[in-house]
Amino acid sequence: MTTQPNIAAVAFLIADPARVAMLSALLDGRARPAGELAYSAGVTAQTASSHLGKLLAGGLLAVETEGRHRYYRLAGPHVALVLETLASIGPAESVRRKPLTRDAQKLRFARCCYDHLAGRVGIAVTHGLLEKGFLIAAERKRFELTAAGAEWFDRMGMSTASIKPTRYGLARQCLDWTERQHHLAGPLGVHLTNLLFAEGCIRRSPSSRAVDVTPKGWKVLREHLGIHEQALL
Amino acid sequence: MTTQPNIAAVAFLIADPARVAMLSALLDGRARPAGELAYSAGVTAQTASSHLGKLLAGGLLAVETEGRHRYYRLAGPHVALVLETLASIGPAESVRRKPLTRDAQKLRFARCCYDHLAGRVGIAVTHGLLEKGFLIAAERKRFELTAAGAEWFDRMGMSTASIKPTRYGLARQCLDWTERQHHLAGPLGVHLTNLLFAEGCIRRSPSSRAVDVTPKGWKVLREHLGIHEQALL
DNA sequence: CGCATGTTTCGACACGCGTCGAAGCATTGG
DNA sequence: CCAATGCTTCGACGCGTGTCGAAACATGCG
Repeated sequence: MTTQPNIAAVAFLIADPARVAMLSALLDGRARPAGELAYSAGVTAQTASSHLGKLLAGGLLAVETEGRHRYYRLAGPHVALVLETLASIGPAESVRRKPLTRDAQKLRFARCCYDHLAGRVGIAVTHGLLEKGFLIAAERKRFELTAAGAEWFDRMGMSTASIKPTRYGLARQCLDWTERQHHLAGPLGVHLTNLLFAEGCIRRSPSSRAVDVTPKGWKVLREHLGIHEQALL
Repeated sequence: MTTQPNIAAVAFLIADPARVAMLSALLDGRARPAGELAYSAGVTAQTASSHLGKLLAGGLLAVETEGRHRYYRLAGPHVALVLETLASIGPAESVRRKPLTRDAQKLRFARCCYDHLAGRVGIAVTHGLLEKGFLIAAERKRFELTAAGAEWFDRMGMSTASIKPTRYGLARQCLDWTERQHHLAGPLGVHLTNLLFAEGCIRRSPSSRAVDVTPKGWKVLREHLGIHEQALL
């Protein structure tokens, strides 16, 4: 009686395999045109249009029209969080002796979670920052940047002073469902990820949300944060 | 393609108003008989039985047979977490100038979240414990109990040494969707809540998940944690 | 044993929604 | 201006599923 029907309505939007496929394709936070999403979901353009319209009306997606293309993206990080939380329910930590495809392994190892780095590598980076005392866990699911941390980021070429925090703070803790640990999100996490891309430390996989760490990337991670590739395999 | 259809399947189970009503009725972590859940959802016993069967098969519920009653409860805290996360999507912080019923207000003020204390009071208690230095926020969405904290709990009549942590630790951080802040969960949170019940500091509302703080309760909260009733209204 | 209560199963109905074919708009390019 | 491309709207089909009535099953009480 005192329950909001919102829950059912939101769940209903996610309750369709085609829609989940499209939402999953947008999990890295980037925007994609309708046609590509239709292909990702394995449905025709008409069907996809219908789905996208509903997700848009439901507030799960945002859209940007550019020429004759319409680019859809997740309405925000909360949507990504809901999807990751739902994914954590499944077969309840089933005994996954199952092979686990090569793609899935790469995804677990390193990927983009909305707009920041996740997977084992994302967690390792976050752990490294915590151990070096550059970051400390704070209340409200946030991280606090220490003086030493600000100095380190500056040395890496990121002027942390110019990054403005959102309403939710400068650095947030984001839960990773494959590893069940927190990793760095929020503006600070986004900027760090962008920096790693710009420096050629990591590269996007062409077809998926997976991310590859380059040899230079491993060198940087080892020298600055004490992360060894072998320790993550 | 590399997406698990689990997400859609789980979402589908939650995508029905009647099922959401039943799940919500179980959010306090207690078990309830099928008939009561049918009444809560406003459907007949047959319909409810069908829903409960599906939720059971989907791993969202657990059941315990006792005499001619069958008591259903949430399969675990993860289910409660999913529901709270989904609830946080809704109309995206709509301008709620809307009245907000008396029941809803009480629910926001203090309630049971699965098996521990939530709402403004739950958050205030957690904040108090943090400010006194009895608890500190730790990685992996946990709280760490300090020496001073252990002493305080002992003084309150809870031998913390006898509480055994689960796989996820002794004290966890649980996100509150009404206030968007963390509060104390996990074994430590459960024991504390039970203690407050046993000492007559808080009482369950007869019909809902809401909780009432007794005059004695306010006295205890004020003297031990510096929480004033007026500050929470 | 017979009756009442709580719960599940069976069957039938109807509504909703995902799907795609065909047509309609919008934009770009010759 | 016409053709091509990208996307959306319209219409129709079919399956799935939520709903309830009736009946079966299970348990507890005289």
